Amino acid sequence: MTIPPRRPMTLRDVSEASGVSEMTVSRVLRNKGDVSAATRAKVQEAAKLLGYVPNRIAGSLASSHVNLIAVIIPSLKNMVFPEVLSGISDALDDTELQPVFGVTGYRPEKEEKVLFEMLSWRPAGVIIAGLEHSHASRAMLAQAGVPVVEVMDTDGDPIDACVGISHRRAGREMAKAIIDAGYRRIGFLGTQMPLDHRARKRFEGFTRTMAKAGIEIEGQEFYAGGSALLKGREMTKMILDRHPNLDFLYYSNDMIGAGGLLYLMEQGIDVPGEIGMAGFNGVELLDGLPRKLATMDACRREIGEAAANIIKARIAGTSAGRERINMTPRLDLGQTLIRNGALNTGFKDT
Amino acid sequence: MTIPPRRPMTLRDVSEASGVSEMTVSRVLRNKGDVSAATRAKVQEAAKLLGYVPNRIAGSLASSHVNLIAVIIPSLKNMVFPEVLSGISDALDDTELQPVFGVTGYRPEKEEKVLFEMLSWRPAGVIIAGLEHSHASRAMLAQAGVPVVEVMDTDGDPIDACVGISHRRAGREMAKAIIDAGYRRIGFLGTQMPLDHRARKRFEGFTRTMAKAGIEIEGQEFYAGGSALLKGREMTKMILDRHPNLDFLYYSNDMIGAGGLLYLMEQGIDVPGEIGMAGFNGVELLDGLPRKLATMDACRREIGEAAANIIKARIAGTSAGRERINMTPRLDLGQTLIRNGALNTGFKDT
DNA sequence: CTGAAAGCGCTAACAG
DNA sequence: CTGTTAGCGCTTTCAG
Repeated sequence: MTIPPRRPMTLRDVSEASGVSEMTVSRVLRNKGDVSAATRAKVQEAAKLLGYVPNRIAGSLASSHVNLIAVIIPSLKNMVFPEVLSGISDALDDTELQPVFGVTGYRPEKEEKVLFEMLSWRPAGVIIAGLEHSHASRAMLAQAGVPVVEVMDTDGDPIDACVGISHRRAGREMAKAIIDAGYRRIGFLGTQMPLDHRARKRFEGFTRTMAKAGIEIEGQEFYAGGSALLKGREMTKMILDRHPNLDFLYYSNDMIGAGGLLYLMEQGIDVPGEIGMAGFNGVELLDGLPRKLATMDACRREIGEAAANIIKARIAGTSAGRERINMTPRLDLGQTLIRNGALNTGFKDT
Repeated sequence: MTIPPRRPMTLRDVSEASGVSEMTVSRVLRNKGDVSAATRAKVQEAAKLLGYVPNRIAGSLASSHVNLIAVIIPSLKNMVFPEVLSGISDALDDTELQPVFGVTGYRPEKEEKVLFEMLSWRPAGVIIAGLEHSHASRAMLAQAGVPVVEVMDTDGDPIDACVGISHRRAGREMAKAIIDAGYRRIGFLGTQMPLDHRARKRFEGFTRTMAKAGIEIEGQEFYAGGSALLKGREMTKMILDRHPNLDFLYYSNDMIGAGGLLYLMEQGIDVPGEIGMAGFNGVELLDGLPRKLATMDACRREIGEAAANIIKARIAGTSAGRERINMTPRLDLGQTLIRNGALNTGFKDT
C-alpha cells in the first residue's frame, strides 16, 4: 500500500471535511468576522483533525498584510547583536510579528543583497543596524513604504526612525572621566574593524576630547579574531612593553578589557593607582571580575526593545513616524577608573 | 504638488517601462530561460531605474518555492544559540536561503505556537533545537513535508535528521575523567532550568557514571539569572561553606566555572591540587583565564553549519534524508583537572 | 526567443 | 451569519 504524495493541505480540504464554505472556514481560522458557535466548532475540529496549517503566503498575497519584521545586523559573533535580537524578540513576543534576520558581515555589498532579499518579502518593518548604508541600500529603505528603524547609533542622518546611543558622545564622556580622574598618558586597545562605524565614532569622540585637553593618545594596539580575553592580555602586554609610561588603558570592548585587567593584576600592577582602565559595553560578565572594570553601557537590549516597539506602534497606527530615541550610555566607573588625589581639570565638554 | 500614494511596484510597471512583456521581464529578473541580450539589458535598466524589488510572496505562491529556513531555538540569552545561528547563517551564506528565527523561551506551548507560525510560511526546511517536543509539535514537523533537522542533542528519537552531541555521553566522559584523575568528593553547580533537557541529560550521564564508581554527588547548587561570572563566585563560596571537603567542582557552564575559578584562586586554594574544576561548552573566553578551565566543547558552530548543510543537500536533492550526525564533544582537561599522583581506577564506561 | 492564458491558496468586498 | 466573485503579483505551461 503506497501513500499518495500528499498534496499540501488547503482551506478547501478543511472546507470539505467540515461542510462549511472556504470563506467561512477562513473566517474561523482567523477569528475574523462573526461565525456561529456551531459552525466555528465544526471548522475547528476539522482543522485540528487534519492538522491544517494555513498558507500565509497565499494569505499575505491576498490581504497584503505580512507579519514579518526584517532584522539586519552585521554579525552574530559579537555578543552585542544577539542581545539586540533578544530585545527585539522579547518585545515582539506578544504580537503576531516574526523576526527574520540577515547578517551582513559588516560588508556594504552584502548588506545590499540581504536587504533586497528581505524587502522582497514585503516585511511589515525593517530594523537595521547602523546609519551608514550604500546609496542603493538607502534608496531601497526609503522606498520600502514600511517603517525603518536604524539601531545602535544616533550619530548621523536616519532614513526614518532611529534608536541608539551616540557613540561619539560615549567616547567623549569616557575621555572626560579619564581626564577628570587625572590620567594623562593614555593607550587605546581596539579591534581591527575599519567598517565598524560605531567603534570608529567612539574612538573619534575619545581622541577629540583628549586633544581638546591637550592630550595625545600615546599608544594603540589592534587585534582581529581569537579569544578576546586572551587577546586582551596579549595586547596589554604589548602596549606596555612599547609604552611603559602609560597610566591609562581604554579598551574598545569589555572582554579585552577583562583580559587586560587579569593580566595587570597578575603582574602586580596597581589598578587603578598605577594604571587605570576602562572598557565598553557593560557586559554583566564584568560583575564577577576581581575588580569591576569601568565601562559604558550601550543599552543593547533596550535598543532592541525600543526598536520593536516603534514598529509595533507604527503598525498599530499609534505613531506618526520619524521617532528618534537617543539613549544615554551609562558610565560606570567601576573600580578601575578612580585615582587618589585626582586633579579636577575643570575640563568641560558639551 | 502632492505625490500620489505610491502603489507598491509590480512586474507590470517594469514591463511598461521597458516595453517588454511581464513574462519576459520575469525571466530576466530570475535569470531563467533564454532572453536576448538586448531585451535583457532593456529590462535590467528599467528595473534598476525604478528600483524594482520583486514580490516574493507572489512569486512563492506561484512557484511554490520558498527560500526561508525556519530556525527555532529556546533563547538568545545563552551564547550557545547565537553561535549555532551564526553557523547556520554562515553556511547559508552562499545560498538564496534566508533564516527566519523564533524563540521559545524553553516553553513547549510557545514552541508549538512559533512552529505553527513558521510552518505557515511553508519554509524550505526547519532547524529546531532539541529532541523533546509536544505531541502537536512533532505532528506538525512530521507532516510539514520539508527537511527537519533537530540540533544540539542526539539522545533521543529524531523526527527526521539530527545533528548534535550526546549530552549523556558528555556527562559520562567528564565523570570518567574526574574519577580517573582521582577526585572523589564531587560538587555540582548548575542552572535552575527544569526544561533544559540537555543540561539534564549531562547531569544524568554524570551522576550515573559516578554512581557506578560508587561515588555520590555530595553537594549541589543552582542559580537562575544574573551575571554568570558573579553567580559562579557566589555559588562556589556557598557550596564550599556547606561542604568544605569537596575536592572537585563540576559546573554546568564555563562562565560560572570561570567565576568559581577566580574565586578559588583569590582564596588561595590550590587548583587543581586541592580542588579540581570543570565546566562545559568550550567558550573561547576561557583561554584568557589565569588557569585554563577543563571543559567539553559542545561544537555549536559546527552543529549549525552541519544542520544548514543538510538542508542544502536535501533541497539540492543530494541526500536521501534521515541524516544522523553525532559529533564528538571534545574533552579538554585544561589546567584544572589534573591531579598529581592520580590513581588509575581502572574504571570503564562504554 | 517571446507572449497569452491560467492559476497558486487565500481574503476583500459584496450579496444574500 | 454565510456564500460568491474577483483578484493579490507572480510563474507555469503552452503556443507561437
